[in-house]
Amino acid sequence: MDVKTVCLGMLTEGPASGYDLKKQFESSFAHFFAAGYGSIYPALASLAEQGLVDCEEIPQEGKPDRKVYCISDAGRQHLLEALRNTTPCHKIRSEFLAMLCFAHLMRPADVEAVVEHRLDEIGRYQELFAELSDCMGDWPAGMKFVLGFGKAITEAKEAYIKENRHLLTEEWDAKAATG
Amino acid sequence: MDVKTVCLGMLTEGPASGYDLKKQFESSFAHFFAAGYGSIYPALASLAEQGLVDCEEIPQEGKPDRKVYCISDAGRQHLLEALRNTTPCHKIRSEFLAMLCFAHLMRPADVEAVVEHRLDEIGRYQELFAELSDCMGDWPAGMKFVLGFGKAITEAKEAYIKENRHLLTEEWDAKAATG
DNA sequence: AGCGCCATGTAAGTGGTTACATGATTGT
DNA sequence: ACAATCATGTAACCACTTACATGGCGCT
Repeated sequence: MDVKTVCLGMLTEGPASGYDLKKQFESSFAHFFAAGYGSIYPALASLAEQGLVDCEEIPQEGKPDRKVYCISDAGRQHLLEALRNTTPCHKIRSEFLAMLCFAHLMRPADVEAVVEHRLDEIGRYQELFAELSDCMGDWPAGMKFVLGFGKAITEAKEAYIKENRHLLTEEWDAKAATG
Repeated sequence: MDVKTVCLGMLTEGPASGYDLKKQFESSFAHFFAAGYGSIYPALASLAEQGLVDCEEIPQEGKPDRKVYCISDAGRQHLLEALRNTTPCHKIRSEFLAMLCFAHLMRPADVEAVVEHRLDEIGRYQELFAELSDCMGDWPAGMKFVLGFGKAITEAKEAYIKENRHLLTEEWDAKAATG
Protein backbone atom coordinates (compact mmCIF):
# COMPACT_ATOMS: atom_id res chain seq x y z
CA MET A 1 0.00 0.00 0.00
CA ASP A 2 1.75 3.10 -1.25
CA VAL A 3 0.97 6.79 -1.09
CA LYS A 4 -1.16 6.53 -4.22
CA THR A 5 -3.48 3.95 -2.69
CA VAL A 6 -3.83 5.87 0.54
CA CYS A 7 -4.70 9.04 -1.39
CA LEU A 8 -7.31 7.08 -3.30
CA GLY A 9 -8.74 5.87 -0.01
CA MET A 10 -8.85 9.35 1.44
CA LEU A 11 -10.78 10.52 -1.60
CA THR A 12 -13.59 8.07 -0.80
CA GLU A 13 -14.52 10.50 1.99
CA GLY A 14 -15.08 13.27 -0.53
CA PRO A 15 -13.26 15.40 -3.11
CA ALA A 16 -10.05 17.06 -2.00
CA SER A 17 -6.95 18.82 -3.26
CA GLY A 18 -3.37 17.71 -2.75
CA TYR A 19 -3.08 20.35 -0.10
CA ASP A 20 -6.11 18.97 1.72
CA LEU A 21 -4.74 15.45 1.64
CA LYS A 22 -1.44 16.67 3.06
CA LYS A 23 -3.32 18.03 6.04
CA GLN A 24 -4.90 14.66 6.59
CA PHE A 25 -1.48 13.00 6.44
CA GLU A 26 -0.44 15.45 9.14
CA SER A 27 -3.41 14.81 11.40
CA SER A 28 -5.25 11.50 11.51
CA PHE A 29 -2.60 9.56 9.57
CA ALA A 30 0.45 11.17 11.15
CA HIS A 31 1.17 8.41 13.63
CA PHE A 32 1.54 5.62 11.08
CA PHE A 33 1.94 6.96 7.56
CA ALA A 34 3.96 9.97 6.45
CA ALA A 35 3.79 11.65 3.06
CA GLY A 36 5.06 15.00 1.81
CA TYR A 37 4.03 17.13 -1.16
CA GLY A 38 6.80 15.49 -3.14
CA SER A 39 4.92 12.19 -2.93
CA ILE A 40 1.34 13.44 -2.93
CA TYR A 41 1.31 15.64 -6.01
CA PRO A 42 2.98 13.07 -8.26
CA ALA A 43 0.65 10.41 -6.81
CA LEU A 44 -2.45 12.44 -7.71
CA ALA A 45 -1.08 13.21 -11.18
CA SER A 46 -0.49 9.52 -11.74
CA LEU A 47 -3.94 8.55 -10.45
CA ALA A 48 -5.51 11.10 -12.82
CA GLU A 49 -3.50 9.71 -15.73
CA GLN A 50 -4.76 6.21 -14.95
CA GLY A 51 -8.33 7.48 -14.82
CA LEU A 52 -8.73 6.49 -11.18
CA VAL A 53 -9.58 10.06 -10.17
CA ASP A 54 -11.22 12.98 -11.93
CA CYS A 55 -9.72 16.41 -11.56
CA GLU A 56 -11.58 19.68 -11.49
CA GLU A 57 -9.43 22.77 -11.85
CA ILE A 58 -10.75 25.78 -9.98
CA PRO A 59 -9.13 29.01 -11.14
CA GLN A 60 -7.90 31.30 -8.38
CA GLU A 61 -6.35 34.72 -8.47
CA GLY A 62 -2.78 35.04 -7.30
CA LYS A 63 -2.52 31.36 -6.45
CA PRO A 64 -2.06 28.31 -8.62
CA ASP A 65 -5.37 26.84 -9.78
CA ARG A 66 -6.84 24.73 -7.04
CA LYS A 67 -7.11 21.17 -8.31
CA VAL A 68 -9.85 19.20 -6.67
CA TYR A 69 -9.72 15.46 -7.16
CA CYS A 70 -12.65 13.13 -7.03
CA ILE A 71 -12.46 9.35 -7.06
CA SER A 72 -13.92 7.71 -10.18
CA ASP A 73 -15.77 4.40 -10.49
CA ALA A 74 -12.60 2.82 -11.84
CA GLY A 75 -10.77 4.26 -8.86
CA ARG A 76 -13.25 2.76 -6.42
CA GLN A 77 -12.88 -0.59 -8.13
CA HIS A 78 -9.12 -0.33 -8.02
CA LEU A 79 -9.15 0.55 -4.33
CA LEU A 80 -11.38 -2.39 -3.46
CA GLU A 81 -8.94 -4.71 -5.18
CA ALA A 82 -5.99 -3.22 -3.34
CA LEU A 83 -7.95 -3.70 -0.12
CA ARG A 84 -8.17 -7.45 -0.75
CA ASN A 85 -4.54 -7.97 0.14
CA THR A 86 -4.83 -9.58 3.53
CA THR A 87 -1.12 -9.40 4.35
CA PRO A 88 -0.37 -5.71 4.71
CA CYS A 89 2.92 -4.97 6.41
CA HIS A 90 3.64 -2.86 9.45
CA LYS A 91 7.12 -1.41 9.03
CA ILE A 92 9.12 0.31 11.69
CA ARG A 93 12.49 1.90 11.24
CA SER A 94 13.52 3.45 14.48
CA GLU A 95 16.73 5.42 14.64
CA PHE A 96 15.76 6.11 18.23
CA LEU A 97 15.97 2.46 19.24
CA ALA A 98 18.96 1.85 17.00
CA MET A 99 20.87 4.63 18.76
CA LEU A 100 19.94 3.43 22.21
CA CYS A 101 21.34 -0.01 21.40
CA PHE A 102 24.67 1.77 21.56
CA ALA A 103 23.87 3.97 24.55
CA HIS A 104 26.98 2.68 26.33
CA LEU A 105 29.08 4.39 23.63
CA MET A 106 27.30 7.72 24.02
CA ARG A 107 27.78 10.58 26.42
CA PRO A 108 25.17 10.32 29.18
CA ALA A 109 23.97 13.85 28.45
CA ASP A 110 23.30 12.86 24.85
CA VAL A 111 21.39 9.78 25.95
CA GLU A 112 19.25 12.01 28.14
CA ALA A 113 18.72 14.43 25.26
CA VAL A 114 17.64 11.65 22.93
CA VAL A 115 15.15 10.36 25.47
CA GLU A 116 13.78 13.85 26.13
CA HIS A 117 13.41 14.47 22.44
CA ARG A 118 11.46 11.26 21.99
CA LEU A 119 9.20 12.12 24.92
CA ASP A 120 8.54 15.50 23.31
CA GLU A 121 7.50 13.83 20.09
CA ILE A 122 5.26 11.51 22.05
CA GLY A 123 3.74 14.50 23.82
CA ARG A 124 2.96 16.12 20.50
CA TYR A 125 1.22 12.97 19.32
CA GLN A 126 -0.84 12.96 22.48
CA GLU A 127 -1.96 16.54 21.89
CA LEU A 128 -2.86 15.57 18.37
CA PHE A 129 -4.88 12.59 19.57
CA ALA A 130 -6.72 14.81 22.04
CA GLU A 131 -7.69 17.21 19.25
CA LEU A 132 -8.76 14.41 16.96
CA SER A 133 -10.89 12.81 19.66
CA ASP A 134 -13.09 15.90 19.64
CA CYS A 135 -14.04 15.56 16.00
CA MET A 136 -14.21 11.86 15.37
CA GLY A 137 -17.94 11.50 15.99
CA ASP A 138 -18.86 10.65 12.41
CA TRP A 139 -15.74 8.77 11.47
CA PRO A 140 -15.97 5.25 10.12
CA ALA A 141 -15.29 2.48 12.64
CA GLY A 142 -11.91 1.67 11.09
CA MET A 143 -10.64 5.20 11.60
CA LYS A 144 -11.71 5.09 15.24
CA PHE A 145 -9.95 1.77 15.72
CA VAL A 146 -6.79 3.18 14.18
CA LEU A 147 -6.88 6.32 16.29
CA GLY A 148 -7.41 4.24 19.41
CA PHE A 149 -4.48 2.07 18.39
CA GLY A 150 -2.26 5.10 18.08
CA LYS A 151 -3.36 6.42 21.45
CA ALA A 152 -2.87 3.13 23.26
CA ILE A 153 0.54 2.41 21.73
CA THR A 154 1.76 5.96 22.26
CA GLU A 155 0.81 5.77 25.91
CA ALA A 156 2.53 2.40 26.25
CA LYS A 157 5.68 3.92 24.77
CA GLU A 158 5.58 6.87 27.10
CA ALA A 159 5.06 4.65 30.12
CA TYR A 160 7.86 2.27 29.15
CA ILE A 161 10.35 5.05 28.50
CA LYS A 162 9.54 6.86 31.72
CA GLU A 163 9.74 3.70 33.80
CA ASN A 164 12.92 2.36 32.24
CA ARG A 165 15.03 5.31 31.16
CA HIS A 166 17.09 4.96 34.32
CA LEU A 167 18.50 1.69 32.93
CA LEU A 168 20.25 3.67 30.22
CA THR A 169 22.42 5.73 32.55
CA GLU A 170 22.81 3.23 35.37
CA GLU A 171 26.43 2.43 34.51
CA TRP A 172 27.47 6.05 34.81
CA ASP A 173 25.32 6.61 37.88
CA ALA A 174 27.05 3.67 39.54
CA LYS A 175 30.47 5.04 38.64
CA ALA A 176 29.53 8.48 39.87
CA ALA A 177 28.35 7.04 43.19
CA THR A 178 31.44 4.91 43.88
CA GLY A 179 34.15 6.98 42.19
CA MET B 1 20.96 6.54 10.92
CA ASP B 2 21.17 4.23 7.96
CA VAL B 3 22.10 0.58 7.53
CA LYS B 4 25.78 1.50 7.31
CA THR B 5 25.83 3.13 10.71
CA VAL B 6 23.93 0.29 12.34
CA CYS B 7 26.39 -2.22 10.86
CA LEU B 8 29.22 -0.15 12.24
CA GLY B 9 27.56 -0.20 15.64
CA MET B 10 27.05 -3.96 15.54
CA LEU B 11 30.75 -4.38 14.80
CA THR B 12 31.65 -2.71 18.10
CA GLU B 13 30.54 -5.96 19.73
CA GLY B 14 33.18 -7.89 17.79
CA PRO B 15 34.19 -8.85 14.25
CA ALA B 16 31.50 -10.31 12.04
CA SER B 17 30.64 -11.17 8.46
CA GLY B 18 27.74 -9.77 6.46
CA TYR B 19 25.99 -13.03 7.03
CA ASP B 20 26.43 -12.71 10.79
CA LEU B 21 25.08 -9.18 10.78
CA LYS B 22 22.04 -10.30 8.83
CA LYS B 23 21.26 -12.76 11.61
CA GLN B 24 21.40 -9.95 14.12
CA PHE B 25 19.02 -7.89 11.99
CA GLU B 26 16.69 -10.88 12.10
CA SER B 27 16.87 -11.37 15.85
CA SER B 28 17.54 -8.55 18.28
CA PHE B 29 16.95 -5.78 15.74
CA ALA B 30 14.01 -7.34 13.94
CA HIS B 31 11.31 -5.40 15.73
CA PHE B 32 12.55 -1.95 14.76
CA PHE B 33 15.09 -2.08 11.94
CA ALA B 34 15.00 -4.29 8.87
CA ALA B 35 17.84 -4.87 6.45
CA GLY B 36 18.44 -7.46 3.75
CA TYR B 37 21.63 -8.68 2.11
CA GLY B 38 21.02 -6.16 -0.64
CA SER B 39 21.64 -3.39 1.89
CA ILE B 40 24.17 -5.06 4.16
CA TYR B 41 26.80 -6.19 1.66
CA PRO B 42 27.00 -2.86 -0.15
CA ALA B 43 27.07 -1.12 3.25
CA LEU B 44 30.07 -3.18 4.38
CA ALA B 45 31.86 -2.66 1.06
CA SER B 46 31.34 1.06 1.39
CA LEU B 47 32.52 1.10 5.02
CA ALA B 48 35.67 -0.78 3.99
CA GLU B 49 36.29 1.67 1.16
CA GLN B 50 36.05 4.55 3.63
CA GLY B 51 38.48 2.82 5.96
CA LEU B 52 35.91 2.61 8.74
CA VAL B 53 36.22 -1.17 8.91
CA ASP B 54 39.02 -3.62 8.17
CA CYS B 55 38.26 -6.75 6.25
CA GLU B 56 39.92 -10.11 6.66
CA GLU B 57 39.20 -12.62 3.95
CA ILE B 58 39.12 -16.20 5.13
CA PRO B 59 39.34 -18.68 2.26
CA GLN B 60 36.83 -21.51 2.33
CA GLU B 61 36.33 -24.50 0.12
CA GLY B 62 33.15 -24.69 -1.87
CA LYS B 63 31.86 -21.41 -0.47
CA PRO B 64 32.72 -17.81 -1.23
CA ASP B 65 35.57 -16.54 0.96
CA ARG B 66 34.21 -15.57 4.34
CA LYS B 67 34.83 -11.87 4.84
CA VAL B 68 35.12 -10.89 8.45
CA TYR B 69 34.87 -7.20 9.18
CA CYS B 70 36.39 -5.45 12.14
CA ILE B 71 35.72 -1.85 13.12
CA SER B 72 38.77 0.44 12.81
CA ASP B 73 39.73 3.41 14.99
CA ALA B 74 38.42 5.74 12.31
CA GLY B 75 35.22 3.72 12.32
CA ARG B 76 34.83 4.06 16.08
CA GLN B 77 35.37 7.79 15.78
CA HIS B 78 32.86 8.03 12.97
CA LEU B 79 30.28 6.06 14.96
CA LEU B 80 30.68 8.27 18.03
CA GLU B 81 30.01 11.30 15.88
CA ALA B 82 26.92 9.74 14.35
CA LEU B 83 25.77 8.94 17.88
CA ARG B 84 25.84 12.63 18.79
CA ASN B 85 22.73 13.34 16.79
CA THR B 86 20.17 13.79 19.54
CA THR B 87 17.15 13.87 17.22
CA PRO B 88 16.93 10.39 15.77
CA CYS B 89 13.62 9.65 14.13
CA HIS B 90 11.20 6.85 14.78
CA LYS B 91 9.43 6.08 11.51
CA ILE B 92 6.39 3.94 11.11
CA ARG B 93 4.74 3.04 7.86
CA SER B 94 1.86 0.76 8.57
CA GLU B 95 -0.09 -0.69 5.69
CA PHE B 96 -2.01 -2.57 8.36
CA LEU B 97 -3.41 0.61 9.92
CA ALA B 98 -3.79 2.27 6.53
CA MET B 99 -5.98 -0.59 5.34
CA LEU B 100 -8.07 -0.65 8.46
CA CYS B 101 -8.89 3.03 7.98
CA PHE B 102 -10.95 1.77 5.08
CA ALA B 103 -12.33 -1.31 6.80
CA HIS B 104 -15.86 -0.17 5.96
CA LEU B 105 -15.02 -0.68 2.28
CA MET B 106 -13.68 -4.18 2.81
CA ARG B 107 -15.36 -7.55 3.03
CA PRO B 108 -15.73 -8.51 6.70
CA ALA B 109 -13.91 -11.79 6.07
CA ASP B 110 -10.95 -9.87 4.70
CA VAL B 111 -10.91 -7.57 7.71
CA GLU B 112 -10.81 -10.63 9.94
CA ALA B 113 -8.01 -12.13 7.87
CA VAL B 114 -5.95 -8.94 8.11
CA VAL B 115 -6.38 -8.86 11.88
CA GLU B 116 -5.47 -12.54 12.22
CA HIS B 117 -2.41 -12.06 10.08
CA ARG B 118 -1.25 -9.18 12.24
CA LEU B 119 -1.81 -11.19 15.41
CA ASP B 120 0.29 -13.99 13.90
CA GLU B 121 3.12 -11.57 13.26
CA ILE B 122 2.83 -10.30 16.80
CA GLY B 123 2.93 -13.86 18.09
CA ARG B 124 6.14 -14.50 16.17
CA TYR B 125 7.71 -11.41 17.73
CA GLN B 126 6.72 -12.65 21.15
CA GLU B 127 8.40 -15.99 20.52
CA LEU B 128 11.48 -14.14 19.38
CA PHE B 129 11.47 -11.98 22.51
CA ALA B 130 11.19 -15.07 24.67
CA GLU B 131 14.23 -16.63 22.98
CA LEU B 132 16.22 -13.45 23.26
CA SER B 133 15.40 -13.05 26.94
CA ASP B 134 17.30 -16.27 27.61
CA CYS B 135 20.58 -14.98 26.23
CA MET B 136 20.64 -11.32 27.10
CA GLY B 137 22.58 -11.69 30.34
CA ASP B 138 25.71 -9.93 29.14
CA TRP B 139 24.07 -7.42 26.82
CA PRO B 140 24.73 -3.73 27.27
CA ALA B 141 22.02 -1.80 29.09
CA GLY B 142 20.83 -0.10 25.91
CA MET B 143 20.10 -3.41 24.21
CA LYS B 144 18.12 -4.55 27.22
CA PHE B 145 16.14 -1.33 27.21
CA VAL B 146 15.39 -1.74 23.52
CA LEU B 147 14.34 -5.37 23.90
CA GLY B 148 12.09 -4.42 26.80
CA PHE B 149 10.61 -1.65 24.68
CA GLY B 150 9.80 -4.11 21.92
CA LYS B 151 8.22 -6.53 24.36
CA ALA B 152 6.11 -3.90 26.08
CA ILE B 153 4.90 -2.29 22.87
CA THR B 154 4.20 -5.62 21.20
CA GLU B 155 2.10 -6.67 24.15
CA ALA B 156 0.24 -3.37 24.10
CA LYS B 157 -0.52 -3.90 20.42
CA GLU B 158 -1.77 -7.41 21.00
CA ALA B 159 -3.97 -6.31 23.86
CA TYR B 160 -5.44 -3.38 21.92
CA ILE B 161 -6.19 -5.45 18.86
CA LYS B 162 -7.80 -8.26 20.83
CA GLU B 163 -9.91 -5.88 22.90
CA ASN B 164 -11.03 -3.69 20.02
CA ARG B 165 -11.21 -5.84 16.91
CA HIS B 166 -14.94 -6.19 17.38
CA LEU B 167 -15.29 -2.49 16.50
CA LEU B 168 -14.18 -3.27 12.98
CA THR B 169 -17.02 -5.60 12.13
CA GLU B 170 -19.72 -4.07 14.30
CA GLU B 171 -21.58 -2.53 11.37
CA TRP B 172 -22.01 -5.87 9.66
CA ASP B 173 -22.79 -7.66 12.91
CA ALA B 174 -25.57 -5.15 13.55
CA LYS B 175 -26.96 -5.68 10.06
CA ALA B 176 -26.74 -9.44 10.43
CA ALA B 177 -28.61 -9.28 13.75
CA THR B 178 -31.49 -7.08 12.54
CA GLY B 179 -31.75 -8.10 8.88
C1' DA C 1 8.10 44.18 8.19
C1' DG C 2 7.67 39.58 8.60
C1' DC C 3 5.46 35.24 9.38
C1' DG C 4 2.23 31.70 8.36
C1' DC C 5 -1.22 30.03 5.37
C1' DC C 6 -2.75 28.85 0.90
C1' DA C 7 -1.40 26.24 -3.37
C1' DT C 8 1.07 23.98 -6.98
C1' DG C 9 4.67 21.48 -8.81
C1' DT C 10 9.64 19.56 -10.60
C1' DA C 11 14.38 17.60 -10.60
C1' DA C 12 17.93 15.43 -8.65
C1' DG C 13 19.31 12.42 -5.37
C1' DT C 14 19.11 8.64 -1.91
C1' DG C 15 18.56 4.54 0.09
C1' DG C 16 16.61 0.35 0.07
C1' DT C 17 14.13 -3.71 -2.23
C1' DT C 18 13.84 -7.53 -5.38
C1' DA C 19 15.44 -10.67 -8.34
C1' DC C 20 19.19 -12.92 -10.02
C1' DA C 21 23.58 -15.76 -9.86
C1' DT C 22 26.38 -19.54 -7.61
C1' DG C 23 27.22 -23.69 -4.99
C1' DA C 24 29.04 -26.94 -1.18
C1' DT C 25 27.62 -29.00 3.35
C1' DT C 26 24.70 -30.85 6.79
C1' DG C 27 20.72 -32.63 8.59
C1' DT C 28 15.94 -35.30 7.96
C1' DA D 1 15.80 -36.68 -2.22
C1' DC D 2 15.06 -32.27 -0.25
C1' DA D 3 15.39 -28.47 2.60
C1' DA D 4 18.02 -25.53 5.33
C1' DT D 5 22.28 -23.34 6.40
C1' DC D 6 26.34 -21.18 5.08
C1' DA D 7 28.17 -17.37 2.11
C1' DT D 8 28.82 -13.73 -1.23
C1' DG D 9 27.52 -10.36 -4.27
C1' DT D 10 25.37 -7.34 -8.42
C1' DA D 11 22.00 -4.80 -11.31
C1' DA D 12 17.81 -2.99 -12.15
C1' DC D 13 14.30 -0.87 -10.14
C1' DC D 14 11.32 1.84 -7.16
C1' DA D 15 9.38 4.86 -3.94
C1' DC D 16 10.17 8.44 -1.44
C1' DT D 17 12.88 12.68 0.24
C1' DT D 18 14.89 17.11 -0.26
C1' DA D 19 15.64 21.22 -2.21
C1' DC D 20 14.13 24.37 -5.33
C1' DA D 21 10.77 27.58 -7.68
C1' DT D 22 6.70 30.84 -7.35
C1' DG D 23 3.69 34.19 -5.14
C1' DG D 24 -0.59 36.53 -3.22
C1' DC D 25 -3.32 37.20 1.17
C1' DG D 26 -4.17 38.23 5.91
C1' DC D 27 -2.69 38.90 10.48
C1' DT D 28 0.15 41.15 14.05
